[in-house]
Amino acid sequence: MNQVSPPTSVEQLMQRAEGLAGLTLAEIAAQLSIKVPQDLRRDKGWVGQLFEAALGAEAGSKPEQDFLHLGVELKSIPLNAAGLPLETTYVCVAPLSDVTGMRWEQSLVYHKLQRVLWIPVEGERHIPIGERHVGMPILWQPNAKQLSQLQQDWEEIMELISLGKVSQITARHGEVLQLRPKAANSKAMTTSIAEDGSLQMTNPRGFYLKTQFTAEILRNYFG
DNA sequence: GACTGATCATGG
DNA sequence: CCATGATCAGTC
Repeated sequence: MNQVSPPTSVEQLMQRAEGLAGLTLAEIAAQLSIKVPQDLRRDKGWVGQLFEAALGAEAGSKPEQDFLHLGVELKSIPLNAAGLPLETTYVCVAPLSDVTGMRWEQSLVYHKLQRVLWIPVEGERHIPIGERHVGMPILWQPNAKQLSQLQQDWEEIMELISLGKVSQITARHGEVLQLRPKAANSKAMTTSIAEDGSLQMTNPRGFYLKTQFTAEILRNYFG
């Protein structure tokens, strides 16, 4: 497959991203000699990985921004015909133990969302994967209000975790940020804080951005 | 139709 | 197991 070198500047990254706009996923995949799956049931991260390859993101699963040297995180965002997000957006795993003294400014959520390159893509299931079109990219930085909403939700959720109430947290907690299972399946287990302060085993969780929040981000750019 | 809990693939 | 990339799919 054709290798794309890491972008050396944000401007170069944006030019590459803008070059994808209007193309179909099949066209992008062909340039990289990547095979297009029939559906995403067994390839849920395929679109995101295609964009990583097309833009020169480093492969790997480090808990960092995709373009660490540029301070940019890459996210694909599936939209319906009305231009609204079809799915929540995964941000990162949530720490469920060793959370004492953790502050918002040092959290993984804060760092990953410092600057995000959103790439919209048609996501309705009736459209074959290869025929889905890519939209214009958005380089987003949270404004003061968004930052405050994120911090408030993060602090509320982290407090519940620190109090050993992780099992009581549902996706309804949080206005813009939610905590949900993030694992291979419901049998996966990790260590979390119990109500008596000891440690217990729980299903791993991740932070996700709610669709209304990402819809607002898109609206601020596209009207 | 939206939402929440569950799930799939891959690499270290 | 953990972390990346996310979407699936049953229920509300």
